[in-house]
Amino acid sequence: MAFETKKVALPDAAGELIDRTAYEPVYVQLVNILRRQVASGVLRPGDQLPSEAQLCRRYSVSPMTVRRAINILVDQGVVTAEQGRGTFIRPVELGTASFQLQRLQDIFDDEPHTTVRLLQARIVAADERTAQKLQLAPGGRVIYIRRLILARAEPTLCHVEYLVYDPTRPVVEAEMDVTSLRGLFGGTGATMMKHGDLSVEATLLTEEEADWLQAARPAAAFRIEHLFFDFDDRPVSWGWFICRSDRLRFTSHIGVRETD
Amino acid sequence: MAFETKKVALPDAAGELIDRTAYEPVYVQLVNILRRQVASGVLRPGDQLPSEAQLCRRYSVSPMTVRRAINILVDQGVVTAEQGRGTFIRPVELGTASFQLQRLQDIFDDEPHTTVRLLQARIVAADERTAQKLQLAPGGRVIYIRRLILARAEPTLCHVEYLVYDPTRPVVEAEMDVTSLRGLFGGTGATMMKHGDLSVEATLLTEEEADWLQAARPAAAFRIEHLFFDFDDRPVSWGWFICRSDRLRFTSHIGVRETD
DNA sequence: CACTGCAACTTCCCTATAGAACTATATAAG
DNA sequence: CTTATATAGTTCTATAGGGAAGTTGCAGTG
Repeated sequence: MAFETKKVALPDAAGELIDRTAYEPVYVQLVNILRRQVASGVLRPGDQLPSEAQLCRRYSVSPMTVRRAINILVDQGVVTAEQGRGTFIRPVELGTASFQLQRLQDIFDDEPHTTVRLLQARIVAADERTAQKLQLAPGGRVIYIRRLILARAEPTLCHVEYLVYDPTRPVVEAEMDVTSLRGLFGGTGATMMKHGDLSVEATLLTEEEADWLQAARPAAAFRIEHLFFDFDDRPVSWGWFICRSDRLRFTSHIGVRETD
Repeated sequence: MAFETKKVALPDAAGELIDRTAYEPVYVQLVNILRRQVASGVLRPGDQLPSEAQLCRRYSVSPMTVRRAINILVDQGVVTAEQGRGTFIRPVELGTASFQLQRLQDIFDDEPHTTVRLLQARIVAADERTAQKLQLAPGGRVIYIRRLILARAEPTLCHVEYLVYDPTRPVVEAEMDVTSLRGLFGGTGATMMKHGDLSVEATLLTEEEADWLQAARPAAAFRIEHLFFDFDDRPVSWGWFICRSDRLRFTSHIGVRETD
C-alpha cells in the first residue's frame, strides 16, 4: 500500500516505456508519451523538455527517432525548439484556434440524407460585381444557379452561384449536375479546380432566404463566400452559401489533448 | 531562340536543382520545388510523384532527406502516400479550409491602437446556465464582467465573461486587470489556462450591443463563445465575444500556393 | 571590474544503411 | 481458367554517426 501511494504521487517519475512489440511505431509512442505529460499537467507552459540526448537514454531510442518525435510536436504546436537553448512547452494561445469547413463538406458527402433542390438556373448577363469577380467583360454571360440543400429533410443551406459560361470548359458540364452538387464539392474532391478563396461573415437573412430556410425573421446566418479558379488560374465560380447558424456550428479546441 | 522555346515548353523538365550553399535547408528546398510543381499545374491531382529512390537520384540527396520532405507535404495536405503503391497529389477539398482566430488575437496584441473600456464588473449569483457551464452549485458566486474593445478608436468587440469567484485561484487576479485584457488573451499567451473550447455562431445584436457597437439595427454579428479550464481541468471562465462582421472577417484559402 | 576566449551543452542538418511491410505484376502449377 | 508463388517496386521504420550553428557559463586575462 505504501507503494501504491508512491505511484500516485509520482505518476510519471515511474515513467512509461517504449513497447517494442506494439503496432504503434516508436516515434509515435514517444510523441504520445510527451503529449500525455503536457495534457496531464506534468509539463507546463514554459517548462523545458529533457534534451534530446537525455530522451535517447531515457527511452533507449536513437537520436533520429527522438528528433522525429520532437519535430512532430513542433508542428503540432505543442512545443517550440530554440537552437542552442532547448525545447520548451508552448503556452496556449487564443489565436491558434482553427475552424474547419469539414462539417459543411460532411453535408454534401452524406449522400443518402442530403438532397438538393434546384430553385433557379439560367443564363444571364453578369452585373458589375459579378463581372469583376469572374474577370469578365461587362455584360459577359454567366450561369446563375440557386439551390436549396436539405439535410435529413431539414432545409439547411441556400446556395447562390455564378459560373462563367464557356462551353469549351469541362467544368461547366460537371457543375451542371445540379441535383447532386458533387461537381465542385462532393465525394473525393474537386478535381477541376486548382485553388479557391473563402470567407465567412455574419449576415441578415433576406425575406426570400428566410422563407426557404423556414426561419423566423429577422434572423442571423452565416454567409460563406467562395471564389474558385481552374488550372489556368482563371475564375470559374463565384457565389455564397447562406446557412442558419443553428444548423451548422463551428467549434474548436485549444490546448493539448492526449490524442490528437 | 530555339532553346528559349524549348525551355518554355518544358519548364520543369529542365528542372531545378538543390543549392547546397543556400541558407535554406535541403529538405525545405525540396518541399518548395515540389510545391511549385503542384502550384504551377505541372503536377495535378491524382498524379503520382516520382518514387523516393528516383527523387534521391534526381536531386542527389539521401533517402532520409527525401522522406522528410515528403512527410511535410503529407501533413500539409498536398499529397497522400500509400504504402506499396506510391505518393499522389491530393485533390482540393472544400472541407480542408480552416479559419484562424489569429485576427482576433491580433487586436489584443496591437497594444497601442487597442483600448478596453470596462462597462460592468460585479459579483453576482450564477444563474442556471452559468452554474452549469462553470460546474458550480446553483447560486454560486461568479464575477460578471462586460467590456467594450476599441480597435483604433472604433468600437469592435463586446465581451461578456463569467469568472468563478474563488480568491484562492491566482487566475482571478490576473484576469481582473480588466483594462488590458492581457490576463487571458494577450501577449505571450495565457499561461494560466490549460485548455479551452470555442464555438462561433451568427446572431442578432441586442439593442444594447447595437448601441455600444454603433450599428444600425437589426444587425447580424459573430458570437464567439469560450469556456476555459485551469490546470486541474476545472472551468474558470465562460463568456462570449460579440463582433460586427465587417470589423473582423475570417478568410481562408484552399489549394496549393507556392509558399505556405 | 570588464572583457575575452574557451568548453560544454543544446538543437539542427544530412548522410548512409538495413530491414519490414505492403502492392502490383508476372510466372508457374494445378 | 484459376490459383498459388515469386519478384520487383513502393513506402515506412529505425539505427549510427558526423558535423554545423547557436547559447550559456566559467575561467583567465587585461
